[in-house]
Amino acid sequence: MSAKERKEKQKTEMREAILSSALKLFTEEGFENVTMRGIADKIEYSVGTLYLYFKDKDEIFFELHNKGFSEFYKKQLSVQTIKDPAERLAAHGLAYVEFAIDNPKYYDLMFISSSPAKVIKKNKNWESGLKAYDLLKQNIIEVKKTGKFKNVDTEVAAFSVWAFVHGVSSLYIRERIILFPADSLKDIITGSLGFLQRAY
Amino acid sequence: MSAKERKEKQKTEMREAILSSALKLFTEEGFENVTMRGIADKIEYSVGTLYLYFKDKDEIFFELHNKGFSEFYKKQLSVQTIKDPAERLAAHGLAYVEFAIDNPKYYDLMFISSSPAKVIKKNKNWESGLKAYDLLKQNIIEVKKTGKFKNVDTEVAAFSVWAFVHGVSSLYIRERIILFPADSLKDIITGSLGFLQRAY
Amino acid sequence: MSAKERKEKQKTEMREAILSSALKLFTEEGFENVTMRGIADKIEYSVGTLYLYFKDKDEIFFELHNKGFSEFYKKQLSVQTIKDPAERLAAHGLAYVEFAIDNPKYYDLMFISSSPAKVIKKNKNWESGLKAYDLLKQNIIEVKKTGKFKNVDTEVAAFSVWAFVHGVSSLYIRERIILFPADSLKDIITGSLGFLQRAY
Amino acid sequence: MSAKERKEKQKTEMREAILSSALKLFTEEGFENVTMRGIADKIEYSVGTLYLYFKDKDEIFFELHNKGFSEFYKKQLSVQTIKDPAERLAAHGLAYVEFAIDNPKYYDLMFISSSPAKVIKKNKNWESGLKAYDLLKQNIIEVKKTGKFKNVDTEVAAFSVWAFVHGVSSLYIRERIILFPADSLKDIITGSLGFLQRAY
DNA sequence: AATGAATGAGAGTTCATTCAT
DNA sequence: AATGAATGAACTCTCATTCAT
Repeated sequence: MSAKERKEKQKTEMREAILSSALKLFTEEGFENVTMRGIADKIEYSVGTLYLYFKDKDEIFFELHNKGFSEFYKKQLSVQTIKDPAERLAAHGLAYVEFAIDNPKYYDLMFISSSPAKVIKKNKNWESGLKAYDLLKQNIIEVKKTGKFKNVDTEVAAFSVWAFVHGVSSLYIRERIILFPADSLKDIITGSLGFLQRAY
Repeated sequence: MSAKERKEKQKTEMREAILSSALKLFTEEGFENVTMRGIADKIEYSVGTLYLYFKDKDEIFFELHNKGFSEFYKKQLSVQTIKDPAERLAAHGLAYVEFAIDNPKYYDLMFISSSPAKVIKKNKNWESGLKAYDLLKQNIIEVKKTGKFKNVDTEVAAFSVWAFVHGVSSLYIRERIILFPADSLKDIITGSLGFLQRAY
Repeated sequence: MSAKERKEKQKTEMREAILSSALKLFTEEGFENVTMRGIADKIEYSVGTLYLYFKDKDEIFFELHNKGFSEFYKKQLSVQTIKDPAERLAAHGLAYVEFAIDNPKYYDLMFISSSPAKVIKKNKNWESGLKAYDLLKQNIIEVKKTGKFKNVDTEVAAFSVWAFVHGVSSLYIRERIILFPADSLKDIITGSLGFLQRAY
Repeated sequence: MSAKERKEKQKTEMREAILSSALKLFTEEGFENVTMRGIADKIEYSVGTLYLYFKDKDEIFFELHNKGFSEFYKKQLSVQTIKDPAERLAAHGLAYVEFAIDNPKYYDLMFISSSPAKVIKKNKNWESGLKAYDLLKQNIIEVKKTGKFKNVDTEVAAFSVWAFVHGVSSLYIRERIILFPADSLKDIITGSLGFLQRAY
């Protein structure tokens, strides 16, 4: 590895460290309650250092948002290879919830917490969200062609599925401790996805 | 009305005015972005006055939280008079979503936004939440007695229903503009509740 | 004096105290080297208090600029009542220098120090400056009508007079300690104004 | 050229580059608004490099001050070869203004802007200034010997001349855009110097 | 010789809260 | 009961300077 590459790598690692520290704090305390000093302390660097890697606090948040949506869309795409429409739709919902379970902090940041005003403005990330929603609708249309989902409006079905997986994910992320013993949670989630399928 | 009562009434009215002003701001801007001055300006009183009615900013939030949960539980109870279990369960879910639609700011405050740390600590409100959840489970058990919900675990069914109505409510409150034309929204929500019932 | 008036007066006095403290510091240290804390310390108040009376640091500077120019123009106008053109012109020059001597900090702020960028932008004060310059040109034209200032272009004469009084004022404000014993300074300045008149 | 000389030359060139970059920025933005990074960026070197050539930011400023005064005094001396006292005095004034016109940034730095505190303390440059002033007084004394300047105190005359040329220079540097069309400016300055001579 | 990552000190500004009136 | 002047602590962000490489 050349000296240049090593430097590049170090730079990337530092950015990752900052982002990771920030992600934890943002979801634990909320954007407004996180201080640059707090982020810096966590990685044992001085505040000024953060500004060598990110323009400002918003940019840190924005970058996390970006990464989250990028991963999210990738995950959604991954099930599109499944041939059978009904199976594919089920996998779609599962993938959604899995993303939330595997990346609870990202999910929180992206879909639950409200974002700082500046970030919302320049945010192109919802495009990923909308594209994912279109994917879902396509899948439902194809399921309908197979004779299932009789008498159900496509728009309604899509909204229902989305609402359901979003509800499951949100409850998992925010309320889990209160409502369920942690070990039975995954079973319950799997069960609930099955429950939804009874509606097909 | 005695002088004492009049005073009492005035005091209550002032508290209501403050709470109403605060509720609007909290849900529009988020707890951390609301200033005591902002709340005071809105009701055209001075900042100091707020402290005559509430100990601090957290207490204002806490009180709103309380009121929200109290209303919420009342709404949930209101459907318990329905005799038929299946009907009652459907009404239960509808009541949940209706509460969110009728009190979007409260719902946001109670179930979506994260609360300031101090409030969470002294918060007994989740008891209302748990009691409501127990109500739901009871209803499901009774539905099962009628032969429906075969092969579905009670816990799973309760979680599923809860997740669904929470998902619908959250999407209604946070994403409506993006995903749907406002006028078709209510139809979609009604439709989606029907959709869930197909799973019975 | 009513309670309201007393309050009004107190408010004004506080503003004056802040402005006076700031004026001193601005001309001693330069705008950029003055801190809000420095201004506050000088009047033995906390920093936050300054923001109750002025929007920000720029506004303090701007206000001083305003006051200075307003006083300056008033002083210039005061000699216009003199009938004899030559006498009036001499008085005009003297008034200029007197303003600088009586208000050295203001003069420095207005005509020597560079202003913070933001203030320059919204600054209408130069209009006062231009109006004063026009006054000077008028006076010169009238002197010429009396037969003096033969063969001198009006524009040149005006510029010369202005340059001279500005030079005298600047030297008085910035270099006095170095070049002259303080007690003979006024004589020298008076003498120099007489010297200029030899050019009539 | 030996290796040592080459090194020496390179070192000098680098210092010159830094000084030139700094001079431009100082007079455009003011000392406090110039950052070491700004200076470094302009010559496309890193910040650290500046510290290989100058102890700190103040030293850069100090060096520019030095250079300016050295040039200034040289220019003043250049007219001393003129034999006729009156002519020499006129040339003296012209040389002063020419220096300002040819080196407006230096003139600003030396005679208008206030210097950072540290620089003022260790500043020996005013000696050059005083020597130049002595030169002026000598010239006036000699003019007086020729019969001109009757009834004028030497001190007063010297101050007057100095004030005038300083005033002209300052206006040229700071106010030109506002008060005059740029193309007629030089004529006006020349004219004003002639105007002063009428006082002889 | 040159770099640029890192820092400490300090800037302007905001705000919940207190308290004398 | 109501005020609003005052504060102290905290915030984000900047920058001259240092130093290991």
